[in-house]
Amino acid sequence: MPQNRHPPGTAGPIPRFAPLPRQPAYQRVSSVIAGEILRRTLRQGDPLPTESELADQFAVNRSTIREALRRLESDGLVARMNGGKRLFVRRPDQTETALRVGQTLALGDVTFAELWEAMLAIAPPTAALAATRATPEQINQLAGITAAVELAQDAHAAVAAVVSFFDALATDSGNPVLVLAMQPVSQLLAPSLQAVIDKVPQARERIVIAQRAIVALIDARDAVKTQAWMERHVQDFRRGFELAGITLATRVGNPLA
Amino acid sequence: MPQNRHPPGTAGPIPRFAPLPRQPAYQRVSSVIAGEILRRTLRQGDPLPTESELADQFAVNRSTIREALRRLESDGLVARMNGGKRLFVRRPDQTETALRVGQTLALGDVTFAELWEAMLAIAPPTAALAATRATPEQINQLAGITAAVELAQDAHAAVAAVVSFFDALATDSGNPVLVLAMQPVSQLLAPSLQAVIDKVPQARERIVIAQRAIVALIDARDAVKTQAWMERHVQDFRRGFELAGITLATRVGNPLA
DNA sequence: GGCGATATATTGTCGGACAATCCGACGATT
DNA sequence: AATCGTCGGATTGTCCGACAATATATCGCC
Repeated sequence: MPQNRHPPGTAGPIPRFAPLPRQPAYQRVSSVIAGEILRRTLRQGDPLPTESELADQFAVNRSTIREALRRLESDGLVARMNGGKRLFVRRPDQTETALRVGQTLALGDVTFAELWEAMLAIAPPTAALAATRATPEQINQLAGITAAVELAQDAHAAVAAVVSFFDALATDSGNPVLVLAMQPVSQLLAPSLQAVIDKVPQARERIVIAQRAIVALIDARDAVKTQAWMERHVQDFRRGFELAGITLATRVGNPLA
Repeated sequence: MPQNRHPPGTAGPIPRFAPLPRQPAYQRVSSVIAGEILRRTLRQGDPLPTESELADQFAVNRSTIREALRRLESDGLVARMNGGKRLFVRRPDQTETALRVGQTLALGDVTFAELWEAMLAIAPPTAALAATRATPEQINQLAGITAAVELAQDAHAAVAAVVSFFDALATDSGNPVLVLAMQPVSQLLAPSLQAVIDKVPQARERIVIAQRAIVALIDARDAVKTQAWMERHVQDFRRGFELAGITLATRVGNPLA
């Protein structure tokens, strides 16, 4: 048995020579089209040529084209209109990528402790930025979300509101990179948060108080205090986890399930 | 022309009813297989049945199976061994997702200012965590990377080393979430960093000094000072950008190009 | 012009075919 | 015994042609 083979993703012995790239046609086709989309030669909303046209242009069979298209489809670079037939060029947005990231994290057996830690690292500076940049409308929206947390009928709705608070905060920071960093974390944290709210009676009240304080500080444009309060707030989550008896080493489940 | 149609990705009017999901076979096939992989019925490293076997089992044509496979391939859920022919089950790792994230960020026209800002938010707490957790070997590695920055022949190699410093730091934080947050940022920052090193003579020296200081503080297990130094370090980057005449509003290019 | 019926184009799926090449086994050689 | 060459079967990559379903365009009609 040849022993230089190893499943991809597992580290193997140092390769002396790179395998020479003999890509199949469907890969080259999809690469070319993806390139055109990325460098905007094909623009968002443009209809893709039909499969037959593509087959003619690339001088390959339609089956080969179709395999390439599945790949682009899966990358989110092309998609269909509502119930349409033809494919259109598309550019994946942050929310979608955030979902992907969350999925990967879940697959990688991330623990709640790690998620919480990341939240503790990212949320405070993000809140600080939001304090310097949020528009009055955005601040109003944050207040509205806080009210939604307070008034939500069930724990599920409350948790959804809390998650959207963090997402809105990231958006208000005006930094798409931070949005992309925060969204998956808050999404994945949601189930454990729900457990906390279910089991710890005063949890929701504490969250509302913290959010109100944070919104007030953002409204006052006090970045430093906003950051400090947010840090305390996230620290508080940890206490909530402990009170709810959630083991921090628990691995988050698959968000799709 | 029907006006309820809109390119996917752009918000349209609120859909009254979800279109009933009459998915094509290749989608259902890939969904089923993906599900098995996610819920671990198919495990990492398992060989996938051959295309013909799958075609028999799902009672569809081999072409249909192949389209489903392209999709899974693109999702990173299956891949080939080194130069092999058959497909094996795989679970996408962080580095790969990080690339994807970076790509999305680049697509979304993120500016250097935003990247830098995210770096400023994330790197310091990450470094602080690394200070509490890095093993002696990891600290040695950080020192080695710093030496590589100093001794690198050309700017390109130096930049690669700097990027790997940040990545290693994220790894040493022991938190995969932070790795996923840092990697795309440092990757995308690389080209502008290269410009800085090219145009500002003392830039590399300053980076080396900062890295040495940070490594020393990590070695001393001083999380607070590590965080402070890292913050200064990232601030310094901004000054480098300005000295190099890089407009911070510049949009990062495509990382693939 | 707007509208419905019809014709056309396009996709989804099938069956079969064949070359290239990877895999495993079987000997031959040192 | 371990390595190497050879060979046959299995598997993938690609092609061709076909057809049903249906989205899209055309045309005639009010």
